[in-house]
Amino acid sequence: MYVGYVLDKDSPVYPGPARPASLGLGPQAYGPPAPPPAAPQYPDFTGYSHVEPAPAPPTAWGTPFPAPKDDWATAYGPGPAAPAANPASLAFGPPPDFSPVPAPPGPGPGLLAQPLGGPGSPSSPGAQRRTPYEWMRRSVVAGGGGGSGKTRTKDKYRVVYTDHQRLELEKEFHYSRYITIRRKSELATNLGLTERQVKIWFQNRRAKERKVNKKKQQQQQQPPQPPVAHDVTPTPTGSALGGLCPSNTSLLGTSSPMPVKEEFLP
DNA sequence: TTGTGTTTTACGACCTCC
DNA sequence: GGAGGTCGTAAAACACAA
Repeated sequence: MYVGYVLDKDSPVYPGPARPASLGLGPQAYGPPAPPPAAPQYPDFTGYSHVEPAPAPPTAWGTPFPAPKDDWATAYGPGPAAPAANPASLAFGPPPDFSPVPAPPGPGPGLLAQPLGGPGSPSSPGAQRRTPYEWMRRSVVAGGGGGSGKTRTKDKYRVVYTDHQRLELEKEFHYSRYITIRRKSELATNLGLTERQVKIWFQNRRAKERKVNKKKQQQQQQPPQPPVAHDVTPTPTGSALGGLCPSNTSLLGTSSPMPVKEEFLP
């Protein structure tokens, strides 16, 4: 546990695939260079469409990031520099291997309407939504907000991250469930978030994954065998690694180079 | 339009490690 | 003691049915 310490030493918890260069952050930060994967690096992200406001400039994500929260500004300094300030060095934007299709002009069978298992096969059992990637369809925030991303009231209760911010975070999460301090800093800078936000996003993301896996596990246990002790998965409180990533035992034992989130599996 | 359920940010409490 | 982990929860944002 406390992988952060381990990860910080550049020893990924999830050995195997090297970080895809497509993350757009350059290989220099990831230790040993990685051979380019032959397969799509994010097969389960094929449905993602980076929907941007049509006239968005190619820099950043079309809109400025929300200003750092006030409390963050006080607690964490002035906040990250605006990504647009140095777009070249940030090199963010749809990664080369990530080929978004232009957003359809109107509602209709969007790109995301193509679930992983093919049309009409939701990847998540409980998913009522039209697409498992429903969040990708959301407009970045009304009000043209174009982008402040800040939604709301009470002075700022929470912001809605942009699609691209989410995408990059998801990609990073795909690479590793636990982000290193260095990567957190890079990601925060590149995405215009605070490190705290990145950290919390990962925490929430892991929680989400645990929740999904728990649900799946319950569903699997239901039909055939009632309470037979078939503990295929390590108990969350069991071994350290099991506790760390109870849902990704495959990561530890599979030959698959790229951990694929189970929730996205067909 | 409204009610309801789900997802997404964000935080606090508590724990462990260095 | 600080940082970061999980767990639980609050509340906004959102989707969808009635």
